[in-house]
Amino acid sequence: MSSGTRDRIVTEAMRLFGENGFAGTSIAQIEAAAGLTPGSGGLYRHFPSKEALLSTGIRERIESRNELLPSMSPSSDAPTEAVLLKVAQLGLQRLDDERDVNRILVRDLASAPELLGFIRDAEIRTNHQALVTLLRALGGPQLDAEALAAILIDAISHYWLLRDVFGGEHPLAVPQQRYLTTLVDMAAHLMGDKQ
Amino acid sequence: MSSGTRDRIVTEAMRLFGENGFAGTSIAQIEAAAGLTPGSGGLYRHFPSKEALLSTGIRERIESRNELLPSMSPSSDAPTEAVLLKVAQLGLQRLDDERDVNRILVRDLASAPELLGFIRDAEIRTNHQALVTLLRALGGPQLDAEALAAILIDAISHYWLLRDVFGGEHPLAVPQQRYLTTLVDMAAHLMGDKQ
DNA sequence: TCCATCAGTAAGTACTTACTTACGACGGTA
DNA sequence: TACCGTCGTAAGTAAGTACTTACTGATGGA
Repeated sequence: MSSGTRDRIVTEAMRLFGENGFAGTSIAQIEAAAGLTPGSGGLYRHFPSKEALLSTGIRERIESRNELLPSMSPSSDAPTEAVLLKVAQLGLQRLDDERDVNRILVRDLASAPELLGFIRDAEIRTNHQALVTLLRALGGPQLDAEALAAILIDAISHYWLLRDVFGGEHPLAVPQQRYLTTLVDMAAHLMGDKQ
Repeated sequence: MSSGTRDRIVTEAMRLFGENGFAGTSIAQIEAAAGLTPGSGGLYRHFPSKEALLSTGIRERIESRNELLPSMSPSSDAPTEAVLLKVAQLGLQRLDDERDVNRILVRDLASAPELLGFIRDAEIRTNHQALVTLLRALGGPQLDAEALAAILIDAISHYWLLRDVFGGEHPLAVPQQRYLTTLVDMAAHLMGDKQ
């Protein structure tokens, strides 16, 4: 079965791109990691170029993932703080699960407009819209849910990113629980006020 | 004078590292940009290696910069929201001014522990500590100023980073003014409550 | 049994990489 | 004039780059 090799190539390529960057990963490295002979162009039986491999890897990873907020409404009788804390923890989890895609996004895609557009529409705006809907259900009509949702996403994403870049610990050394609690507290205060 | 050439090398190297990444920039490119003959090893009259050049560039940029919050206390009679908004705008300005260093940090330093430590101590924690001091002066003693300062820094940094990666516009398309106003509003609400 | 297709390899393409060596032009000092 | 260290260049090194070409063995359908 050839699709086994193809999938191994994609998996190992995404891991290597995430660890060493796109320019820092060679075709030979990917071949070796996928069980092919490094330097033989075996990879090109499955992909026409290094760029095409990157594009395929990113699209497959993002398309094969489920909704971040599948059905948050059933537990909407819980207090706002508890709901938001759960969402924040889910977001951090998701960032961890797609570590490689997230690293590649900030490192290597600044000059790949098609991939940027795909990620923006298929992942970033989708998650944002789901959070906006949730915030509107919990807060009053005066609330700027779009801005608040963006702030929550950005704060959590950058907390994750810095922790990742600095090898496991956020450079400001604020524990995750204190960080998330304070963030959720801020949001709840704002929402309570615009009720 | 040779130090002219040396400084040109550092300047152009930091620009190219920021634009194309460390692995994506060649010694020949840097030499050409600095006015040397590309491919002649003229760069090596001034730096022993590509890594040493990167290290020197980052350290010089960070050491030669002034305080982000020089003396915010004099205008402490202004309302909290106005002070925080000014600080947020200053932060965005600083991120723009040191665009190259910021890009290099998230793209290429994950496996350069000494540089990470230097940036953390000389830049990130310094700014955080200054903001913590300001927040403590404005808010009550019950406030978790360290967590709040980290959240404000992270939100603003990620807003800047995504706007940079996506070529000028934040993928969530929230205008800067609305974003900052909402962020400052959240902080002020929390601080007012813990007064 | 024949035969076409597929997946992988060996070997090589032309080119780029970081870095080195030998040398000449230069300015200051003796 | 003789000398010295500095700065840049020409020309190279060995290794690595993405990708190609020609081939081999296995597979599966007619």
